[in-house]
Amino acid sequence: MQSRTPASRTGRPRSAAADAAILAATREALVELGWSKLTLGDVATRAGVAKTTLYRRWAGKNELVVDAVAELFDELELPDRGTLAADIEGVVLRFAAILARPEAKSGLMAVVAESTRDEALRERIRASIVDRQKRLVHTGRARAQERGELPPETGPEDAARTVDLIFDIVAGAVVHRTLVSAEPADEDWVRDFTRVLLLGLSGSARPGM
Amino acid sequence: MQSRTPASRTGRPRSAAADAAILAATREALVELGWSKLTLGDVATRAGVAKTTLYRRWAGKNELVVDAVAELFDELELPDRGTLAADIEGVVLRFAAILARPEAKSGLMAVVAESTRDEALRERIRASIVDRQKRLVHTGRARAQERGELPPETGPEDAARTVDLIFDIVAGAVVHRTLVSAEPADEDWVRDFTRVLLLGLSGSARPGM
Amino acid sequence: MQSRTPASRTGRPRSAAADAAILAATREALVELGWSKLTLGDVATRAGVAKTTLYRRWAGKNELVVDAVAELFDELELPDRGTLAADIEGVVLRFAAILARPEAKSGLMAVVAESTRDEALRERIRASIVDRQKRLVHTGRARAQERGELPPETGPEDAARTVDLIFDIVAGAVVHRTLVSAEPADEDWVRDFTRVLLLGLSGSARPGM
Amino acid sequence: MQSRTPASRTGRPRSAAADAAILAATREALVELGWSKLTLGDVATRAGVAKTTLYRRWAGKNELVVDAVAELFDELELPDRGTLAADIEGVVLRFAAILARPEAKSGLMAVVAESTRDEALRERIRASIVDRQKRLVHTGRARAQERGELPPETGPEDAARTVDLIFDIVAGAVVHRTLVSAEPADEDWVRDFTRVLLLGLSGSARPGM
DNA sequence: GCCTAAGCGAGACGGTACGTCCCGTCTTAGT
DNA sequence: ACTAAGACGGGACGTACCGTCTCGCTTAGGC
Repeated sequence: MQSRTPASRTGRPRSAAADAAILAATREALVELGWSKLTLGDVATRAGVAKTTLYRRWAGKNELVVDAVAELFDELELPDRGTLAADIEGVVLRFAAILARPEAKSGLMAVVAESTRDEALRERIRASIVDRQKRLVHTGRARAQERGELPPETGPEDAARTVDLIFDIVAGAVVHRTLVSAEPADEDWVRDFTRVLLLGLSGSARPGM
Repeated sequence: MQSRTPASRTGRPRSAAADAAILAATREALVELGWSKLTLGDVATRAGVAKTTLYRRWAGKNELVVDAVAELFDELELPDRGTLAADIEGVVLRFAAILARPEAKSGLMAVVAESTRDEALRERIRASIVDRQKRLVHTGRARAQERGELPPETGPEDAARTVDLIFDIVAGAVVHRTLVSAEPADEDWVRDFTRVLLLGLSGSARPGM
Repeated sequence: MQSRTPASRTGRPRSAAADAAILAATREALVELGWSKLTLGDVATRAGVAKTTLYRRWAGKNELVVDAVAELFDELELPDRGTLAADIEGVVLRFAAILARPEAKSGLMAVVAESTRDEALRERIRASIVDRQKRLVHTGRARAQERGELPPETGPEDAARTVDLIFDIVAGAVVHRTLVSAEPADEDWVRDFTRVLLLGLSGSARPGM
Repeated sequence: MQSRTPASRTGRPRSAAADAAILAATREALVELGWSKLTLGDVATRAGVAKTTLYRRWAGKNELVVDAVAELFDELELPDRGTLAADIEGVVLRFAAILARPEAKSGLMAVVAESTRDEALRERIRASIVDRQKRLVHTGRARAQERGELPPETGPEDAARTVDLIFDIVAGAVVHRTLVSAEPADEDWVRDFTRVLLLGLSGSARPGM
């Protein structure tokens, strides 16, 4: 995910173990130090690796942390609890649980902040994290449409637009609740939130929404 | 806003002009350099002020940027456009417009990220930015209740809970749209978003919600 | 000694007590901190005086320390022990004793070092310290001539030249012994030194020397 | 001379050129600015070296200047002019000439002053400067004894004591003449001084002195 | 099995910013 | 006019990391 160099034929190959060690060390350092006090020299030391090895594989702190955090979200799944409401509550709770971990909190918002001035970084975040998780919304919608809880697709454009809106609302609300309001996104809150969201979506005048 | 020292009786008083110059210089530097390349030495130079003067008033970059960004949001107002939907669309658009400014983009998420490991900073953000703007939600609800668009209060606890939820949804969605999705929160998006939000709130089983 | 301002007629007169307090505080700070860590702000605090008061009277650290150290040497006297040798041993021991005090050690060499690039400071040192103590050599020579231990003067020029040479030898040797060799200029050493000095002077081919 | 670290096996070795450049830059800065206005940042810049490189090798200004000045004295030699008197005059003149150079004047007394409160610095001065030059006294005495101008050694203890005394007298007198009296230690002065010194030594009651 | 090119650890390198300390000046109010 | 208090613009400090470089050593693949 991180190494873009096309892997030359000759010479000593890069150690695969180093990659994993570095990413793990990065998360460990995020937990202990937070984003701003995390230094690449320290990560290298924790990983038992020279700084040069680290720089050979990642361009800098931003890219490294994106990759380290992205792995956290790969464990997200959409549970099948029988109803759309329950499915949403389930996945939102899991999302909130990941976001409550200090390595996610510390790292994620920081790279998003950095990405406001770095198009390539923004793209990397989108590719590694955002778009990878949008599958959850797609799956959820499809499953709900099968169950008849949501009307079928009206067109690819509208669908994409709606998915994006939902994603912004869901991810945004959980992030805001967790990081800004600094209150736990617990079962009660998720139930309230899901009620508003589903109600807002189901009765929409816009078809398919 | 920044200086908590009780202003001693004796000695040369602190220059009021310096405060304004420093905050303006901070926003200027945020625009030009972004959060991570902003340095306090540079801000001091831009403000025509010594570094010591800056450090005498703010504990560090985080606190300074919170204050500098907070001023941006003070211009937010709730327009009276006749209906709740129109009011919300108006204020969300204005909020989005502020958030689209580079000094807000660059600075806001960064201090939120920092605040995940700094309780005092989180409190400062809440006091200077979040709670100050929650008045908009209160005003909007009151106005809508006068108009009969929303049922009257059922109790102070429920009301606070609902305000918080609304704030998390609104602020979260706009921020996510703007910074993570990196798409403009323009009139079309705001209209879609407002429809979902109002629908979700109006028909709620929870009274007053 | 320190204040050169001609004392204007009108307004509140300067506190005389402040001068003494400042010089005493300077010596105290020299003992505790040494020259390089002595700061004028600290001296002012120790003296219970504002920084402005201090700067109104002395141009800077150098001048202040010269005055503070000069007072130490004013207690030097030439004892009358009956013979030139005994007189010299006596005064050299007293000189060594003063130089052994930390406030003298720390301060004196430092201002001498500074004076290598500051003509006015060199002049101040000469006036406040060196020339004031040269009287001891003159007195000793005169006394020895009365006793017939040294031949009478041959001329003012030669005399001055000889006094200067003696002063350089005596002061130089004691300072070097104390500060560079960092050995005590005790009775044994002074006896050896005096023997060499007197022998060198008494039998000189140059008359009067 | 400055670096005591035993030179680790691994990693990039320290640049030898940097050492020389730094010491030369230090002397240059001493000439232009003098001790008190010399800054390590400026020295680093002049040497075309980063501040960290400088701090990696020297603990601070004091140690750096000792090394920079010590090199000046390494060129000192004892000329063989046939007689003890002429030898002494020759070496004292050369010593005076070095001491007259602004980089020596500025630096030497300052580090001596600092050394009054810093045992390690005093030791460094002794090792780098004083003891290295004491060889001149030893050589001179040996040569004079060969010639029969001085009686042979009586014992190692007495010899050391005498060498120390001579060194304190010679170095002290020249330094005092140059820095405190601020008069040149020229041929006339050196002739007078040497006469007194030799006379004082030759006829001593203490054998070997 | 040997060659060789890349990878590796270590750590020095030129730099930048940090946050602190002190400088010497100034602006208050109070004596 | 003096004082104490303390903020001011400024400069250097010594430290921490940055990202690059230069070492000598390791290691696997292609010959």
